[in-house]
Amino acid sequence: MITTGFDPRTPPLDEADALARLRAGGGRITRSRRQLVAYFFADGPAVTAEELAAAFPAVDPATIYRTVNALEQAGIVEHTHLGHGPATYRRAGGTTIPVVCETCGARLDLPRKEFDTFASRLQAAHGFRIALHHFAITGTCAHCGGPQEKVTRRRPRRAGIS
Amino acid sequence: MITTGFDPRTPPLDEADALARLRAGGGRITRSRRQLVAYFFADGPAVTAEELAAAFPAVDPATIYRTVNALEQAGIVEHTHLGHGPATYRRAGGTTIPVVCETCGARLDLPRKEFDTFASRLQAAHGFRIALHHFAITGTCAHCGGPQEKVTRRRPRRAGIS
DNA sequence: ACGTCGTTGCATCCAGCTCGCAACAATCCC
DNA sequence: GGGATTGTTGCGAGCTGGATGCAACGACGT
Repeated sequence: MITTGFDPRTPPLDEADALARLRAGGGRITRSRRQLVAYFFADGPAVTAEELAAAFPAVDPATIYRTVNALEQAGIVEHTHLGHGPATYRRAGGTTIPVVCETCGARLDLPRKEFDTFASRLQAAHGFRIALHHFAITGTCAHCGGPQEKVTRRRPRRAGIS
Repeated sequence: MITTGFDPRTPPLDEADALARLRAGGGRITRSRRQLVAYFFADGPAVTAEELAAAFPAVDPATIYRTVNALEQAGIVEHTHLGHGPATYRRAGGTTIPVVCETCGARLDLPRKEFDTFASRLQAAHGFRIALHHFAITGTCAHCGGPQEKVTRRRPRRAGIS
């Protein structure tokens, strides 16, 4: 068995599995939790807590935060930081690594396996097992990457990634 | 000339060079700036804005933030996010990449060149030029990395990296 | 020395998130 | 089914890291 070994805990197979996992940990299945789990298993793009709050206006924002934390501890979702903004959440066990352009904010999802040899080399050399999903890799995308294109960024209010 | 091309702008050679660079951009050399630049050229470990504020109690915290931003725009320092805590700043042009253990919070500095082949492969494949210094790579260090050691983290108040 | 204009200090505000607490409700046990 | 138990929710307040408006200050060109 060849595992590149990111997380020993395997992600849940489906919605019911995820809920069962919550229950197994002594948790309870409430309406909000069911809704959020369903949402993540719909496999849309990664969302911020704010977007979740907008999608479920009947659920209190604080509950959104507590619930995604619970889902994360249960290994159902994982969160990623895309620059300085809020964290984004998505279903755990994805096969891509988020990558963000510092200049235009474009987000790319690159196949996780492209990172694997790098990851295992690092583990062999230093015993360090990286969790690349957690922080998005930042850099400059092909489109923005002109040689001298280091724009004097005019400190956009909240837009830019830096 | 072989550059792995992280930042087209070369970091300043010494303190005087850094100050000259600030001046060249129309900036002024004030006492706070001189102090901070000297601090970064002393090549200590990366520091948070709060630590800088503690080191220079006579300088207003808001000024610390504005100054490190100015220094960063001038290419004199760069900042890194180590987990969810505050950003840490250090002199630009370092030869290491910060790496943080999610479990024990230990910080390692790995040689930048170990990331180079990975970086250039990514650039070749996707045209994406990564800026690894910006977000620390997270993961599990050799010490904490037992197979099933995924501790049920008890949400340490502010300590853990997650 | 003087005027210009970038910088500082102070106070205030903001985003993103967390927490305490009482009311609520999912599950357990009978 | 009918409680009792205990995890969860909503609400409000609070916290951390950081940004900003403004008047006073002071670095620099002349």
